[in-house]
Amino acid sequence: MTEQLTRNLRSDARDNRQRILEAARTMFATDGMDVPMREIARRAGVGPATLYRRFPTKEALATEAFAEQMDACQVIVDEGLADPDPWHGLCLVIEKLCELHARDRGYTSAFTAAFPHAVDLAAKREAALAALAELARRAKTTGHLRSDFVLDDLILVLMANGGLHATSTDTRVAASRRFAALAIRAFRA
Amino acid sequence: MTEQLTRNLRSDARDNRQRILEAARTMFATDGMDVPMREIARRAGVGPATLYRRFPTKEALATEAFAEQMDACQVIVDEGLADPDPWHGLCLVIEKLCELHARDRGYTSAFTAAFPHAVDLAAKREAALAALAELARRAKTTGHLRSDFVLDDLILVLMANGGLHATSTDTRVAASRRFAALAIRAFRA
DNA sequence: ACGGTAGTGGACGCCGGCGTCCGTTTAGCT
DNA sequence: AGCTAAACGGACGCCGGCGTCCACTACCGT
Repeated sequence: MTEQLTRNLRSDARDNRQRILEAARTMFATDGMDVPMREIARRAGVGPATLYRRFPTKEALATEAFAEQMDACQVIVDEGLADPDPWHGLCLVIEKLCELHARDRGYTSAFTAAFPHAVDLAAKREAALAALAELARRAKTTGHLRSDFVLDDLILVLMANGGLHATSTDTRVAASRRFAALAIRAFRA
Repeated sequence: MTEQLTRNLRSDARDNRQRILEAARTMFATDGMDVPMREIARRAGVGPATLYRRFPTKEALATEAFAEQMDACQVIVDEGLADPDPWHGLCLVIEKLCELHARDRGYTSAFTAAFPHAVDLAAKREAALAALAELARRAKTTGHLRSDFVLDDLILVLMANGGLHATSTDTRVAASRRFAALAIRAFRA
């Protein structure tokens, strides 16, 4: 569906649209979700009107901009699910998800609660969570994961991970790494 | 010093000042640090000018407003330090600090990083951290706390706890409670 | 090459927060 | 009660983000 809309655009328009998304991704990642729309437009080299025509609201822009992040998210969970050792897979998932969130400030808030009505995100989120639940179930059977573990605990950890502030991205991912290790310890049987 | 300034004010001025602080505390707690100054003034029943005269910057207001929260923080740590069982004391401290932060949105961000230059806060913060370090040292000797525990780990947890979002305060403290339990598990030897 | 149309972006008006000024009010002293 | 200086708050101008309109530009089909 998005494909069709994209194709029906004129070449320059499609180009601009791509530039806007690219700009939005980088700016959201580094400066969080509260960057002005005009700033994104400026970096993309287009006028505000163009930006607003393509993405009437910031939520629409964010939904598209984070689509690939959501996919990355799903890929991470799938990789964990493919791991022969479920507990090891789960640990990897936790570490990678934490790092992903630490690297992208905007994605964190978008994923957490910022845009509760972004249906695309919600759907993919549910899919990822379902896969996570399955992974946790398997990890429990090996005895490495605490039997009283609940999926909500992991969500809690991810949300908390989003609260890690730091001056630079590197500092933040470092903190996030330590935090993931802590969480894993808390989950181990 | 603050005392003298307070005393030298005219009675109505002192009264208004108190009302402003009271309003700021409640609004910061429920709505976070990004409430407009005018809104605080309105709730306090004073004009914007009065607010700005007493507290030229939002940081100044916050510093004063959270003074008692900082004290509460110190009291909590001291209570933990007074506990005959250091590990039990540490657990209580973690739980109480998490809950305190969950109940007061503004205090969380103020404590964490929002106002790095609030010297009063910084000083008290250092004092509280020193006491925490001592408590952790004792808890290690009893063997209940992991030997590789670092104070930074606890700071990390507190910062992460600040990232817990929720629609209502009650939901947030509930989440915070679960999170504290998780952290304690991660810290236990 | 050229006409029509999709596409563009500069410019505009609106809104809300900010910080300050000044005419008015009121506490507190005699 | 009267006076004075401290204190107040409504009103003002400024700024920055928002969303939209319209005259201009450039793509694409013939």
